[in-house]
Amino acid sequence: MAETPRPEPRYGNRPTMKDVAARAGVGLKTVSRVVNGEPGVTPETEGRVREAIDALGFRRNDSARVLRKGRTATVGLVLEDLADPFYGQLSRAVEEVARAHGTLLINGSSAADPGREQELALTLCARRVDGLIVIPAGDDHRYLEPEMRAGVATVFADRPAGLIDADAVLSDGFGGARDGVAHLIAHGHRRIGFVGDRPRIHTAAERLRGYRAAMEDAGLPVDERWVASGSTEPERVTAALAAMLSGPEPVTALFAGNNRVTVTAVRVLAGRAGGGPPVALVGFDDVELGDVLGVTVIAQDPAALGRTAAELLFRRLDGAAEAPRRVVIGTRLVARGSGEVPPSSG
Amino acid sequence: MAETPRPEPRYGNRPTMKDVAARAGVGLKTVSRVVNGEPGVTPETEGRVREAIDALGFRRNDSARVLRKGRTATVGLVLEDLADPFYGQLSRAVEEVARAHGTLLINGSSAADPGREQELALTLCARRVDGLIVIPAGDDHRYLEPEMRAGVATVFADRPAGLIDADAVLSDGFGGARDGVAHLIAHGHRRIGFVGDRPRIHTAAERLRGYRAAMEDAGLPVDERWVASGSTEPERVTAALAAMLSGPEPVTALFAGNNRVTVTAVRVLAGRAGGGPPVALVGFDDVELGDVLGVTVIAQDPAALGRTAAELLFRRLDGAAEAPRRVVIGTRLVARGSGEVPPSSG
DNA sequence: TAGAGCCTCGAAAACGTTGTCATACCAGGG
DNA sequence: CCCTGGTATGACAACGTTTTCGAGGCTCTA
Repeated sequence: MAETPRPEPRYGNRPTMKDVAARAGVGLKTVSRVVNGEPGVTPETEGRVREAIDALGFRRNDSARVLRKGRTATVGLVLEDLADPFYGQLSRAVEEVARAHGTLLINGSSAADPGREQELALTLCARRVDGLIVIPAGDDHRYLEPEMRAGVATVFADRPAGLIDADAVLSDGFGGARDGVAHLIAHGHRRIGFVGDRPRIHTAAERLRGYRAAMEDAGLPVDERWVASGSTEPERVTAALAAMLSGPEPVTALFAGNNRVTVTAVRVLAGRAGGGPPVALVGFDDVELGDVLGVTVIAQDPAALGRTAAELLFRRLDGAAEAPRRVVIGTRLVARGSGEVPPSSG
Repeated sequence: MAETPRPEPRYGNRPTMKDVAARAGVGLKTVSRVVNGEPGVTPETEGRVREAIDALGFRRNDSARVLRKGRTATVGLVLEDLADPFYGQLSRAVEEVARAHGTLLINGSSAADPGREQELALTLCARRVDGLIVIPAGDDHRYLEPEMRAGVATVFADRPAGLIDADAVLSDGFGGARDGVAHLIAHGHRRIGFVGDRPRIHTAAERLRGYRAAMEDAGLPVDERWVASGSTEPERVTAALAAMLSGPEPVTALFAGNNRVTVTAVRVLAGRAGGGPPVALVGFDDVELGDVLGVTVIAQDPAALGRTAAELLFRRLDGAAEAPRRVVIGTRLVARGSGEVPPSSG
């Protein structure tokens, strides 16, 4: 008995163009022409082909197409964490631009781990994405140089690339933080705390720099006990805030270096409601319901960041060959109350 | 003169296994064996191959691999809007499970448009994703039947499939809404408003059903002017709330059918601060900073939803062939104040 | 009527990988 | 010395498309 050796159904045994061609009684290439809307097919022939396509439930295998054409119509986006609304909005904006270019988007979360960032980026390159947008977790991107030379268009977003020269789209962290702190100073504060992320992270360093610049511009000294930069886990931030807010000369105002810190700060300040004088707060990056809570923030525009990065990427893909460019997206101070509280004591 | 006809650099002219083989002086298949860690290669030969790989900067072309192997190690996720934190968390959970299975995830946002949902899902199928998780925007998914028959594992999440029999992972909208409304009733309310999404949306309908069940369980009548189900755009919701909260017999409590409505309701209620008696509020689905705002909610667990859907998907991919299953994920009432306000007048 | 030119169409190569199978080689046993 | 059996290796087909190129049929003009 000719026992069939279980022919391992690829793709679940889908019909191919060859099958369609056989059924329609035409050549393979004719099917290809119909599927791709290429000219040079009689309406009558086209009809037969379409009929066969419908009958068999044929759908073109884009994997094979990609292999032949050399372009995948796919771009990759490596970010920190899709569950963070900031990145969610950014990703969505990239997706929209990609869609307008007939391109799919693969997202990957690095979880702020440089190793995972690299693994992800290289995996995407192995898939031969046409382009890559990277929100750096690490600070050495030389591993991408061979890929970029090999033709993978690459744009960095939110933070610049490390140790290589590449396109980058950034928020104005320095200017934003400076404006925010100046706002607090204008409302009479002189002892202002800063809580931000590890200064190895470019954005965090820029914001800290903005804080110091604003203080210096106003001729105010900075007591290093007012500055906390490290992990932004709630516990650490809470501890840091507790330290700044106690002692004989507590800070009267806070500048929060990112939205996670802002959220924690809001919680801490709300929690001590009865237990202390009001403390002013300005946060970098907006938070949901910030308007209801009355939190004054330096608003970034994650969608603009994503859109701009994607547009730059597609310009590169369309052949633009200028030198790497750095684009800075402005921030906006949104006053909602928490930043306009006057200092509670001299 | 033999003018070179501009040889159109594919993938930017990357080296292939053939190039590596040539340089190492071995056969093509041997390179393949080394790259894939297959046995049967002398350490000495392997050394030569690795050297060539490094020298040329070779990286395997996964597109070609996919074509040959028939599996893409990619799954697709069609959701409504990645910028919505609910879907962001869900997507992230799916990504983690996929990662554990060595699989990449392609997200696509349907923007709640059934046409776009279909377009996206079919595009993903053309890419030959191994599996698909769909958060329905439309209510007819027969278009996916050929794909599923052809072997694309498919799981629906958050809402069930329309007109086909398929796996689904859902939140307990009925039970959650019933509990939330019962909570308001337990605090003395008798005139309770419901604001939710269009009842064509399964989740919205379930929640409305839960509202009615709770009212009926308590023997309370429902005045249809208390029920608003339609678009959840802020303007519409604001208008609906204004109507319910005015008149001789305004509602004393509100049940918000989803997080967008909750946010709008919080804004509206905060906005009328001085202008009316306090109104109790329970929202379906948590919102960021809900704890600080003191909003009582029926919390869903988007991460559990995503994780469960992904796990079910991979079980299918591993060959599980049971009948389609429906999994329900429980909800949790989180009391934070807004739902415990007593009625302001008889 | 012949030649030119256009249009429709299909055969065959190519894309870069993996699977199948044959070959060459070596050691060991008879 | 031959045969057996295992190991290392490579030649070649296959995956499902797109690309290239040429064949045939038609119309038009001279």
